[in-house]
Amino acid sequence: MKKSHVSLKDIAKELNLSISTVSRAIRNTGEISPETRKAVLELAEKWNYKPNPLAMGLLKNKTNTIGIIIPDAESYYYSSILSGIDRVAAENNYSLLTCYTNDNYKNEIEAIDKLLFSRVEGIISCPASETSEFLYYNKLIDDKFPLILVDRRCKDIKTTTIVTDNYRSAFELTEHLITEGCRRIALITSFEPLSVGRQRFDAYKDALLKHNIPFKSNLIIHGNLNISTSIEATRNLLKLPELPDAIIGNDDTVAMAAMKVIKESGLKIPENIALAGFNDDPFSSFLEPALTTVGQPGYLMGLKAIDKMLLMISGDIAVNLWETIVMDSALVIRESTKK
Amino acid sequence: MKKSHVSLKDIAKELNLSISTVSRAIRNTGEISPETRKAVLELAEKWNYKPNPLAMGLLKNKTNTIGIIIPDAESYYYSSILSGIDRVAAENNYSLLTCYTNDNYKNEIEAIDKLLFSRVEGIISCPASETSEFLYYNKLIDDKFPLILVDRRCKDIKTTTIVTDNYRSAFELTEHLITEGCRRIALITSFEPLSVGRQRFDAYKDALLKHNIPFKSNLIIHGNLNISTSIEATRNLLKLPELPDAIIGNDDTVAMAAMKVIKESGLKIPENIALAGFNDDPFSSFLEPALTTVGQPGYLMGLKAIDKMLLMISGDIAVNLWETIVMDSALVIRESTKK
DNA sequence: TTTCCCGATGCAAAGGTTTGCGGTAAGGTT
DNA sequence: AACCTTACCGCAAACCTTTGCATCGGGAAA
Repeated sequence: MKKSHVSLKDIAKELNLSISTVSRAIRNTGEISPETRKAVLELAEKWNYKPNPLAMGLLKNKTNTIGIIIPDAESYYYSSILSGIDRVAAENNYSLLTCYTNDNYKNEIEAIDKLLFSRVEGIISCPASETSEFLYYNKLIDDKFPLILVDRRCKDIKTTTIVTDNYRSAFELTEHLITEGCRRIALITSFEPLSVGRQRFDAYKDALLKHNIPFKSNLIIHGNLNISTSIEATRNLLKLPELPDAIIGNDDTVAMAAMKVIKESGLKIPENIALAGFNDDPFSSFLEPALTTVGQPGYLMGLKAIDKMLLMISGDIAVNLWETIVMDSALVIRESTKK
Repeated sequence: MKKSHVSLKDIAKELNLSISTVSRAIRNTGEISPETRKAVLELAEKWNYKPNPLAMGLLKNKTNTIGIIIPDAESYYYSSILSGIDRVAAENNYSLLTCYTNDNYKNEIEAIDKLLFSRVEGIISCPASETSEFLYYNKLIDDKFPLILVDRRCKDIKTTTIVTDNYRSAFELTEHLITEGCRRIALITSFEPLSVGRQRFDAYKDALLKHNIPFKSNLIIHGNLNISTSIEATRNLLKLPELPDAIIGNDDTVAMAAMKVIKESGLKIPENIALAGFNDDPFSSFLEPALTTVGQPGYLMGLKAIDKMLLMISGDIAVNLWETIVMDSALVIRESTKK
């Protein structure tokens, strides 16, 4: 591999100058004769000089890199968050170091370690749903290391957090189902001890309570959710002596899987069982019946997160300002819940 | 922010040794008294010493980072490629610097520049469908800079390339439709001047030819494909004086959009119009009717790409070995084409 | 002519690491 | 007693950049 990068030294040698003079000419700092500056600038342009980011990183302890921790690459919601982050980062000449956790706590800890080790200037994390210990995050905060949380609110982690109001949207969704006449509403959700899953679960219960509908624990299924476990979960629900008349999936993929099982069993959606999900994945309006879902503005959340991160890094806002930014989610009512 | 990283200097100072001795003790190189080594190792362990990657990068011109160029974050196919790459990279202690091009040539060039500037050790690229000039890639190859292409084959770029046989799968798909009795097969495809789109188009024509079916150019729609343009494209097809009896979408999202339009117009799938896509997105088996599609092993392609890249970097295979690896795609026949 | 100033430039350290080479003791050899 | 090994260890350069300080010339003031 050829030596492909030009250094200050190369320019200095060519022009018979010292490295420092060249540096000053390029950065336009200090006193330099106009002719020298001109000569340096021209050669730098011609040779396409750019400062070596590794050297700059060493010197300034600044890498122009932000670490991202995210459960997976394939789900639409997280991908759209990542898209938003990436756009602004690229515009501001920041690179992203992305770690995927597969929603696994151990991987998440390793990711934090790896990112710190790589000298990222800040971390934007969507914590795994498994994660219930926040020692590592709190250590970051103690060190005044820029940290922003997205999607999950953890009140034990006192930093800027971008979320949607999962309680409210789940409450609205549940109430919508109740209004449509549903009384035995099942919930297929994750194992989350905190935040998203918990809030949705609480909202679900509170909505039932408000409408004097008894809570039945056998309508709740907690699980490690993917297509096949969702199919299994739905089958189990359909084996219940009294069938549910609605099912809420933790996301649209869960609901999509449930839809298939329900249809295969000969039941009608929404007449026999109403169905809803979360995230408003692009496919959800194309299912039959079109899926009611809660749209979450992933892309905007990403934008907001990277915005705040850049402000923290530049010092324009306090590092790890304790603030929760709640973005609007929207209940998108489609055929799957219109009884 | 506290000083959070331990350096050799810190350890040297604590133990009253020189930096070089500490380095040798840790790297287990050179002659060192057992006691000294033990002391150093213990302190390094206790203080959790890890070499500073920036310093190592400067010194060795090796960053343990690989650059990825990929059209977008949200499509399933590319995400799964990325997933595969990421897994192996993480296992081998490599980081990924990912650039999204939005399928735009200019962004792609900028991405290459940015990645080189960041001193990545190699680049794995899924070229934008727009890209038809390969000057930049060829410059990399001239410089013996490790480059691997995924998804698109460009015979002008002589390096390791991981693809599926788009010609064959498109031929099989077209032939399958013909076997099912289709004679007016429409194709909604991208603007690709080369590779994927071109191969599929050629295969489509050849399959028609083989079965003595006339090629009609008004059944071909080229476009910048997303959901709304696909809807538009399908509407235009349905306005044709003679309706198509099958539609092939460039990917499952296109097909999904087409499905909606067809159904809304009161036509039956597959009876009136058969429908097929590419990629086997998870949702495609959940559509109604379930979508026939060509499954592409994105994850495996990612694995293969990163495998080859690591081999190139380690010197175990020649850098930019000119080799095309064709992975198996699979025609998945579902209801949408069973006449 | 000497002194001083100032504009222009170079030196060197710092950031962290590796590594060839030189140095320094202790111990052995003649 | 003088010399040579040998086993350890430190120095310094290199990678690239920034920046406080030193240097060096020339011109102006005394």
